[in-house]
Amino acid sequence: MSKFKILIVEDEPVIAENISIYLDNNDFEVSAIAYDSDEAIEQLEANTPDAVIMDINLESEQDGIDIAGYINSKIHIPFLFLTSYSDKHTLDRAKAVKPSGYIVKPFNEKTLLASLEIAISNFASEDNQTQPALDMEKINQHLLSPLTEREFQLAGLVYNGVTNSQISEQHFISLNTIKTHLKNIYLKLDVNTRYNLIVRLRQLMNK
Amino acid sequence: MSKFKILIVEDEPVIAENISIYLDNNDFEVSAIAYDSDEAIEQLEANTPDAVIMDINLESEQDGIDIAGYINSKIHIPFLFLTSYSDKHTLDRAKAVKPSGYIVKPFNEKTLLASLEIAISNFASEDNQTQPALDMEKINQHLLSPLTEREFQLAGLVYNGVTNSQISEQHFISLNTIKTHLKNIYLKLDVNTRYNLIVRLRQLMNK
DNA sequence: TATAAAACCACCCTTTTGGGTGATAAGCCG
DNA sequence: CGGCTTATCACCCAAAAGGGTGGTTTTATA
Repeated sequence: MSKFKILIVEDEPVIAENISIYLDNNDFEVSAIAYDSDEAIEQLEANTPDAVIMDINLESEQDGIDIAGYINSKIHIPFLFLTSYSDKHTLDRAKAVKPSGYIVKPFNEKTLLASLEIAISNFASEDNQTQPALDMEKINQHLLSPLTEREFQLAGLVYNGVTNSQISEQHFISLNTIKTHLKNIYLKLDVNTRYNLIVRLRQLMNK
Repeated sequence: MSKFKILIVEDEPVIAENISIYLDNNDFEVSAIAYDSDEAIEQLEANTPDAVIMDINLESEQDGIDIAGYINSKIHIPFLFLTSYSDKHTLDRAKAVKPSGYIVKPFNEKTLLASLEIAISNFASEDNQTQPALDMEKINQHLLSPLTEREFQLAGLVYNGVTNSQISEQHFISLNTIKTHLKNIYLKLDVNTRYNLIVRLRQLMNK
């Protein structure tokens, strides 16, 4: 299997280099590093990567969220935000463009790899026609009490094998919150372990 | 959904009655109780149940294992053995007829329910064409080091949501043994949790 | 029959999950 | 406005699963 090509968008050369080297050493291929949004868009047009990691805060007038908007409207690939702590307004803007994940600085390198892998595989499985993605309507048809959007989202992550701590890191919510959601999901689906949740979802999707 | 019909084959009326009452109170329907093998076969011919629970040791000349032989050759339903501790020879004979599970006396009632449910659902999923059962050849194609038969069997149980303690009760092997097998399976499949094992098996079956 | 592979089991310790309870904040709606 | 739902989080405890190590017995087979 060939390596996944990753575009890095990061205005701080030291950080960009570090990430690049780390990815190259771990079965990814860094297709390019863009230091501002113009370069990023050039790269996206020239050579579509399999995923993009981008800093939210760039020096240029356009930031990572703007680039995300471009990606969403023009191409079909997953992207993750690389970010230090931000104000609520920025976070809200970031959420609105539906990133596949967030990586919060300072991050450890394993987190980076895991987030990337999860983002790419989830994104791929959403598209994959032979392996039908979870369908919230279809699932809810069979339930007395339907799943909420958030619950469905978390159920989907569990369905794809993501652990609670990975969910926590990717989505900025605490382990406790995830556990609370899962308890509610388990009630609605009538299961009591995460692997039985997976099995049940598989069953419901095959009905 | 209508209830699953269960045939009980047990020569001890007190035990048979207890099981019957408990199943009736828990979303199963006891279609009949047979006190010997002749009655059992009559019932099987008259009114096919969804599953059979039968004592291995019956007073009559034919025992539960003989009935199992009849089931295997004539009809297509899952059956479980109800048994107290037996000699090795009997156990070997029992294993040879491929029961869907064993319930060891004294058993607690929840064990009984769980075993039944698992037996029926696994049996159903083996047949189910829309939801392809696991295929050992297909799985092993993708592995450097193939699963053994036993490992594949355990992987299948995990795939269907069965817990370690349920496996232990159904198959007469210790929790430690199961854990050892699972460790080896995880190595071969390159995962480290049972839910990631499920996800991986799903992926491999969809390739 | 020697040898290797497979199946079985135990102990220890850590990590992850699950279950119960209670609480707060935001948004919706009659 | 007041109640309802949803999403968020905390704390506690118990159960289950995972990782490491080392061992014995069975079975297949060269």
